[in-house]
Amino acid sequence: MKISTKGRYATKLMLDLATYNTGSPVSLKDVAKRQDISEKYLEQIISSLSKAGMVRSVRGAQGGYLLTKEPKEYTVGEILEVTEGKIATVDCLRDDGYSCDAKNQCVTIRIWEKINDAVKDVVDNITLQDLLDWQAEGADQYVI
Amino acid sequence: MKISTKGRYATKLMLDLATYNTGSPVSLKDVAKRQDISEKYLEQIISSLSKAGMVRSVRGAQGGYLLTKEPKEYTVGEILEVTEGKIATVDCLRDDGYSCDAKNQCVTIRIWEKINDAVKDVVDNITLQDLLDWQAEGADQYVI
DNA sequence: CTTATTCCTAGTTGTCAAGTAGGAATATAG
DNA sequence: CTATATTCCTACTTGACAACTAGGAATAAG
Repeated sequence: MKISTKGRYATKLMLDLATYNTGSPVSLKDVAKRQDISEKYLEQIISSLSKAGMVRSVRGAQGGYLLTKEPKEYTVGEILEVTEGKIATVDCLRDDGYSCDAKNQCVTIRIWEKINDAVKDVVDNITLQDLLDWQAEGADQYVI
Repeated sequence: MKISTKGRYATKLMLDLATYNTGSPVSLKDVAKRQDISEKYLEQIISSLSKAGMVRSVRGAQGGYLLTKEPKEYTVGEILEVTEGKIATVDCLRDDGYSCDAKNQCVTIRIWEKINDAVKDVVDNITLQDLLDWQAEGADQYVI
């Protein structure tokens, strides 16, 4: 089980916007350079975030993107959900139509439910502000 | 993020072996029928489990597979690790050589670490015996 | 000897992640 | 008003990998 680059890049992207959250728009070019991610790919990723209303765009020269809320109001869970879709470890947990016909006889599903809950509990309780704080604390203590 | 069929089938397979753990070998044919999984695919899956010493095989007619330990001694975590490989949500967490060069400046990695820990905490604390117990309790209470 | 099984290796097929590519629309600066 | 910087949109590409399928060799039971 993996979290794709899309979700991870989206998180880095949002953190970058939060870090450079001065009031004037931040261009993807800059984000791309700082985070070392293809600008074209970032365009696609931010498109989802923009459609979800999580960022606001300013077109044209000197344009870019801005957060629409305070960093503390974004959870990592939201960001991942918008970019990766529902975080379900297995299909039978999806609530979008598909469902396993043996759901009621299947004991193993309880494992996947527990995993899901545990993951959700983590990502729904980390905000962009937390990431900013961690950054401020200095990453030095996490060097290996 | 997903858990592949391999890991899920392996879990079902092991649970089936635990359920029919009478002392005489259980054939994949029977497991395949009961769990509605391709027998050929099960062969591949159990091969990993067998190489890891988690099951013992008996060849020839009336052959099959047997657990080598008590159900309570198998964790779901082990089963998944053997069949899916290390459960790392992102590559930079793998401890097998590959590592992200920006590990020390990367704040987001702490998110993936926390997710990983949470998942591990779940799967390492569910044993086959737990699954047997859940089965015994009756799945009825989980019907939707 | 026949049949039931595990064991082993090699395909196959489709899907999806992870981008790349190209250009249209829009705004700013000079 | 023109050149430039940016977002916006859609389509394409490429490689990897999940999820099997296929075929047959080895082994044991009856």
